[in-house]
Amino acid sequence: MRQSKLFVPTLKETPADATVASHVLLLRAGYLRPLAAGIYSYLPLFQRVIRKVERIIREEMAAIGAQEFFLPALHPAEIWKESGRWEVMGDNMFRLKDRGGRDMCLGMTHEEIFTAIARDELRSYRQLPQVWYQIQTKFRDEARPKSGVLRVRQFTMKDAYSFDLDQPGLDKSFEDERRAYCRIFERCGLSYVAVDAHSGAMGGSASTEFMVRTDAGEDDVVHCASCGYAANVERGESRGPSSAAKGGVAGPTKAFPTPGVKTIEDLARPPHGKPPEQQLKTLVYWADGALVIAVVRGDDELNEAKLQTASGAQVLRPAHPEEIQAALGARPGSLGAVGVRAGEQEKIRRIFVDRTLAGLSGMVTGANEDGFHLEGVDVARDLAQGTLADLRKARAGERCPRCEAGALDVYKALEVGHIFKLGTKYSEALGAQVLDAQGKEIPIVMGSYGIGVERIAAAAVELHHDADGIRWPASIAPFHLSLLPLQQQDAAVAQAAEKLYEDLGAAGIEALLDDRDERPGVKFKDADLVGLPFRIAIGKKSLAEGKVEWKARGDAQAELVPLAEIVSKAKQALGKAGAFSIVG
RNA sequence: CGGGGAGUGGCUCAGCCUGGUAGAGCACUUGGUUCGGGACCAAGGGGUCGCAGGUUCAAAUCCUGUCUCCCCGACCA
Repeated sequence: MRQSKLFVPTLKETPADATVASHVLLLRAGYLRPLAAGIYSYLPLFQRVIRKVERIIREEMAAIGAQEFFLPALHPAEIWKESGRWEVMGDNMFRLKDRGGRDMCLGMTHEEIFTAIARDELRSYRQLPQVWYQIQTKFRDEARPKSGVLRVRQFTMKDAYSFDLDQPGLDKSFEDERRAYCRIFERCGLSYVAVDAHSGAMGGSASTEFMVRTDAGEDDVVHCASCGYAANVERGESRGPSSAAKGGVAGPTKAFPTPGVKTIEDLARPPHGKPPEQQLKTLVYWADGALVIAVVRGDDELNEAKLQTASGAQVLRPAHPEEIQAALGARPGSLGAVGVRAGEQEKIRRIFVDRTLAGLSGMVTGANEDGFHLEGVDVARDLAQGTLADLRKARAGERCPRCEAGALDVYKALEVGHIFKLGTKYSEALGAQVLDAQGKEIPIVMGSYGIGVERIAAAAVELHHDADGIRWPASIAPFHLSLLPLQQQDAAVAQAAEKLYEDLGAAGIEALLDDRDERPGVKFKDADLVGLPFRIAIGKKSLAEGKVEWKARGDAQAELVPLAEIVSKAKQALGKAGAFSIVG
């Protein structure tokens, strides 16, 4: 491609409202332009990157026998109502009505649609397993789009679905997919970690997320360097707080006045002086229409995902102050679970107590009367109606739940892929069944596997860039190398560049020929910004000696290479860098 | 949804407090000189100051409302 014909609107200055590296650089280097919050136009360079990522994905999907579909983005409400997710998805779903007033939505994911096809078409166990996928635009009305293309409202996803007869079949499909994901991320130049994850609104029994470590990410990963244990903090466990709980003196519970005390910190200060480790934090949640209580230690944070798992709730949110007041008779700040009855007929459905609290006594908690707290609380005695569960958020420095030695590290990461063992949740909801070998009708066992295409590209930029611009992995760079005639007006230079451009093309190398009549400095700057993995510069001085300059994007020094050898050198370097497709 | 910030030429921003006919740098056009790390000189083109009301002789500037964007949080396969 000739740069004079390619639309690459580079920016000298950093756009004011971009903060993360990938956002800044993709805008500056002429890959992206915003249309609205979380909605971007992909300019020619970005489109090429996306195509390359998709190609790698297609190759790896083909390698595990997956078949590509293309499904509608516009869905009728009925199918989402069948699975129950018309409600579950809430405000995150873009909804609209057609001219006849029928409810429609834009697809956020495609379990329902693929499952409907399976239901309508799959009849026999002989047709299984099937692995179906598509690469489609997804729509999610994110509450807060941010960080350029990292969190958006319209994006491209590869989503695959497996249909198996039984659990062992699903296990195999899941493992195939997991390995394909590893190859995809490796080929795209991403270092990543596969972690245990929370399944959230997807449901299902197990899920693994693929995370790229970067401060631009929005998830926290709990990781043990000793044994490799890794989990999303939503799921992450630990052997408990590093500071021991400070139980007070055992004895009967006793109320004491605490006027004005609203927080754990208030109660820790004089005149009360109850350290957070000795306090019980009581939180009330609304879970599928009922209220539940979660109790964690005063210095711990409740992990909502864990509460969701423990309670089995589909929809979970903090209860409103009015709801809390009506149920417990006090406002947040003076809440406690002691003496609260739980059950189907009660105002509180269930009480969950973090398992690290088991056996503690002499604790302090709210008295369910504004301005009063209780001391001398014995968890086993006074919270016996509660269910012990892992509820607390694991923290850095705590001991690894899996190995004896390790201490946990917590870091920011970006989710680039997520694979789920769905089981029969969707096949049962939508009635997707087949006859097994005994002629019995059984629900299909499903898995679902997603990859964010733009996120792969953006993650690559987050991981590979410097002060001058992007440093694309060769496999997904929009072109293989920049070809820079430094003096476009010099006939010898221009001709040599043209000849080399043709030779490179004939060798299967994608060169971006900067044939613009620009000064060398401009070409160097733009080339660094755009970030192709290699650069060939043709200057008149070295050309007179029959040489051109070769440089990898990250190298400090260029190397002079005889013109006759440059094509084979380029081919070799690109091959080594993984620029060429396996099947290509 | 809560908190904070910002909307002035394509981009980055000044002007607003203290109202008086809209500016700079970059980018763009033309001519000239340049030509190995975002050149220089000269001459140009381009802006309903987000939008709608209001106050005033007069509003980018003051007031009210509203929209949009960004950041933090809540939320989120």
